[in-house]
Amino acid sequence: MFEFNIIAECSRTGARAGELTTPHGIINTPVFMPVGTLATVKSMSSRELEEINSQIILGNTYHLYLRPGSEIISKAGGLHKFMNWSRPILTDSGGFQVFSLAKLQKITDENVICRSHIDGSLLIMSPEWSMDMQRVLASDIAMCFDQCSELPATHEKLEEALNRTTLWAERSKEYFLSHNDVNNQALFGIIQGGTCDDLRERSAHEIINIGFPGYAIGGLSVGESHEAMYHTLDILNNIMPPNKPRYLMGVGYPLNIIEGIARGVDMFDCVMPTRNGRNGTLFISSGRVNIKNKNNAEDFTSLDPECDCYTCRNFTRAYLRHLSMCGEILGARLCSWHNLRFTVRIAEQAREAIIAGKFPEFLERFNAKFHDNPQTQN
RNA sequence: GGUGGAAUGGCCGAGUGGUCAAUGGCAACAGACUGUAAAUCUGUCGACGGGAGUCUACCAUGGUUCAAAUCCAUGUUCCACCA
Repeated sequence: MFEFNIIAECSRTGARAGELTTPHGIINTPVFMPVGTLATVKSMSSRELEEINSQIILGNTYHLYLRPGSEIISKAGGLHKFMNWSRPILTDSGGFQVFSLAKLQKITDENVICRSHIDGSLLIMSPEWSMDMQRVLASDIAMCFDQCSELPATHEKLEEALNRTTLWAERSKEYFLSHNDVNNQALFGIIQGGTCDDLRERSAHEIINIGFPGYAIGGLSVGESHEAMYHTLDILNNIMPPNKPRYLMGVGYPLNIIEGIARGVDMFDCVMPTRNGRNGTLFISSGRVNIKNKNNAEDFTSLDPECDCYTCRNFTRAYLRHLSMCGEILGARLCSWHNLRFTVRIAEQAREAIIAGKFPEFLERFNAKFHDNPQTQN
């Protein structure tokens, strides 16, 4: 049921185009996966997600465990049916919440004792708990329960998280193999190690030795510089098995995606398109736009004439600014809609370029056009 | 006509002699956001100056006082109640 085939490779960079077969369909890589933490990509319906060509979306173990809970998801017949999404789903293990909800918990090798961010009630997260929950969610791709460190961090702290991640990867896999539906769900391993070369290498070797159908790079985009991120990707690009999908977790900034693809990454996910969209920062081919800025008040042009999304084809910047200024739901929707399509399309365009043998040119063109500073573009 | 009350920075609204260029909130302006505790958070928000600071400000005018958004007088406008 799971297969990954590389159909084209860039001769000058690490970029590759592939096909990842899952129970709910084939995913063309590179791919950007919108995040749907609570069984919804915030403000977007499944029909709209299909329209922007989302091939796969994420769900979150921790959040769905708290609400609506495993029983209801189970009764619904799994996450696909519950949210009426028929394409592939990847579930995050709850590992990231060990990081993002760090103040609410106590971590040991055995497990994570955590307080619910909703009502403060106690819950215990562990690799086994995560596999159980992801089995109920019935995602196509499950993730190992890991520990993500914030950066900057000391070598010692990173090593501790790395060791625990390896330990938990072993337990995740062992439990997964004996409890989950291995014909309909794949378990990916997660490499940690921050931005320390030696730790990254060690973590990669340890996780790869355990053996998974796909490997994720965790612990990046958590405070390090872009250069440090790229350097770590370069190192991993030389270690990770070429015939397995590689997933850079939590990355969605357009330049990071492009540079990630150039370093052999096949899959990305990020809340950035939706969160930034709701907050008024939009990504377009020339860079970033803060749609709430006054200079958009009387701008009756399209947000991005080069974009094929519903928002850009039908509404003006002035209207988007108006909706965003007023806090209107439609503003959040249209802005998320555009950002999602824009981000999904980056991966699509990269794929086309890789297949056409023109990825380096695409990379160069994108970098030349996309300005980092929101002030510098129109 | 009578009696009582109120007028504060774009708006609402604290403040009742010095610690007040004046709490808050909103609006506005800008920034942040990367496996979602986020339709959130942060900063700025009288003028000039890099800053120390200077100036102009709490309806108007006049006064009391070393010192007034705060006290007094008069006026203006608004509100409530009574006729």
